[in-house]
Amino acid sequence: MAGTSDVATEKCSPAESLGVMKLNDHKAGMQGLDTAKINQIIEEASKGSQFYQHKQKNQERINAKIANLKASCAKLSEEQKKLGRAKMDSLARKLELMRDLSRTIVHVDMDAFYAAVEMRDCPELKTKPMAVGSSAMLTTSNYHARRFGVRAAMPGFIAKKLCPELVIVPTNFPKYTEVSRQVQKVFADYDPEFSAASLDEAYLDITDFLIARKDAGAEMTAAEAVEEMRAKILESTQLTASAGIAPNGMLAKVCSDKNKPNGQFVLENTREAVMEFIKDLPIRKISGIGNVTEQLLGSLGVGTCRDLWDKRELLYLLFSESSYDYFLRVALGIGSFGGDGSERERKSVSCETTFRSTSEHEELCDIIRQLSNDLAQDLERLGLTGRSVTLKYKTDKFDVKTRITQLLDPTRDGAVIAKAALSLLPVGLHLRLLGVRMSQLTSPAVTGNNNSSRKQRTLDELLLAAECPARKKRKLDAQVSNSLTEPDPTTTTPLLFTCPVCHSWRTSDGEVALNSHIDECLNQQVLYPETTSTGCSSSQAKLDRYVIRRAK
DNA sequence: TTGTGCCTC
DNA sequence: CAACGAGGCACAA
Repeated sequence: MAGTSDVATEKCSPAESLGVMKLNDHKAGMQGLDTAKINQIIEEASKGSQFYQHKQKNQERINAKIANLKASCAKLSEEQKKLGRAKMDSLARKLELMRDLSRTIVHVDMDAFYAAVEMRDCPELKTKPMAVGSSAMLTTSNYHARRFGVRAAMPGFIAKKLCPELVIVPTNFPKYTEVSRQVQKVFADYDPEFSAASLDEAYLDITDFLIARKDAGAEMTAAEAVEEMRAKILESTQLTASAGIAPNGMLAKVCSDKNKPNGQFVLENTREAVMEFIKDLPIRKISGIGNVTEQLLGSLGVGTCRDLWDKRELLYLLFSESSYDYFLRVALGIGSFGGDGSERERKSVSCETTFRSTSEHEELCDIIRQLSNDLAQDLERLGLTGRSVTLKYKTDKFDVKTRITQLLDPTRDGAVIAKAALSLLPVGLHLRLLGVRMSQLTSPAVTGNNNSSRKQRTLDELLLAAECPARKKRKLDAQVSNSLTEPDPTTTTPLLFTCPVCHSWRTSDGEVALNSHIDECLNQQVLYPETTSTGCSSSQAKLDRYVIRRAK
């Protein structure tokens, strides 16, 4: 919700690079507005500012990229295209084999969450256009405000020009966190392992819940279950939620937007239903395709998922492996990972702050020291130390740079972090933002050899157990999958596992050998697809991981 | 490894 | 007057 996604920069001719600031109006509650008038006001308020100039420069870079892409495209021979199409068709067959229609995934999204909470707690606001945030930036707006073009990721002072009577309420994170906890309690009734994507959004797999109901003689449809869940959320929080029900997270997310607010949408678990749904879907609706990707693909004539399929040979020939793999998954309506909110290990911790632009060295040093102390506290709270310190800074022209340095030993000492970060600070620049990040994280609480990933994971589990059982479980799952490619050095017994395709037992004789074995199996499966129908869902999961590794 | 860019909420 | 903050991943050199 609190989107930072840049205001949609719709296609604009290179000649007049105006329109860089255009309103992003393809979200819920924004249909049928006088966008011309709104855009004019936004343009007016932005023109000439450093931010605006930065946006323009950025758009020019994108335009150059597009020109490049088009040039490469024009050079392609028919021969190459034919080959590219064949490659993609082969990949598509593999993906098709892994298509899993056995699960019922739900994406739940609270409606205008922060704004809804504030309206609930202050009824006078209900009839007024209001937004949560500050004059510098809004995180959410209510539906009344959206009629004026006021939306998340818009600076409050511009929103005021669009809607002078707009009430701006400051954010109250502790409150939203508390409400979020209540909502998540309801989620847990339907999937104890649900995965929270943010305070107001989560992915649930209700397959087992539905089976349990049926076994108990109280069968209900997915739609009924989700209606009930949303009613429970309303009851316990007085807030409405929208939901999407689909065979995978990627599609469920799109579906939850369909009948927003206070609605839901079911996509049947059949290939036909999925392909019909995906056909005319604008690619921008898919999580992971943002402003830039939309423009790049748009320049190739790709606007919908069907276009993605029709032009698949171009994707293969012009983009990286992980990109065309992802695009093909989208074109086929097959979920990918990460986009479905699966839990991941934390890789970094950071603090940053924006301030009135200055070039005063001592002032900047003070800010870095402050940030370093804040970061040290966060690390302390999380029970982590780290070995890499990154300094991030943004100039008054909005250019962002990062510099990184390695420490000799992992630390969470604020003074040590500050010293490292200060050494990265360039002199004589006008800056408006500074940030300090710690990465290469390790857990220091293990005495002695603190680099053992085995011990680290164990400790993470202990820490996680305190906060959320579902997360703990997911971590353990991740650990199991890791053992597939990273044999635990502390054990001497060789690991055994079954090939997800042929189900034969294999020893862990290395990732390469394993992958080539699976490749062989898959190729055979493509020739004899009928043999795959027996594959159970757990082998599906392993296959998914296999593809992740290959894509990398 | 270092640094940038894109993307998400 | 005035355009966030935190985090992950891909990619290139």
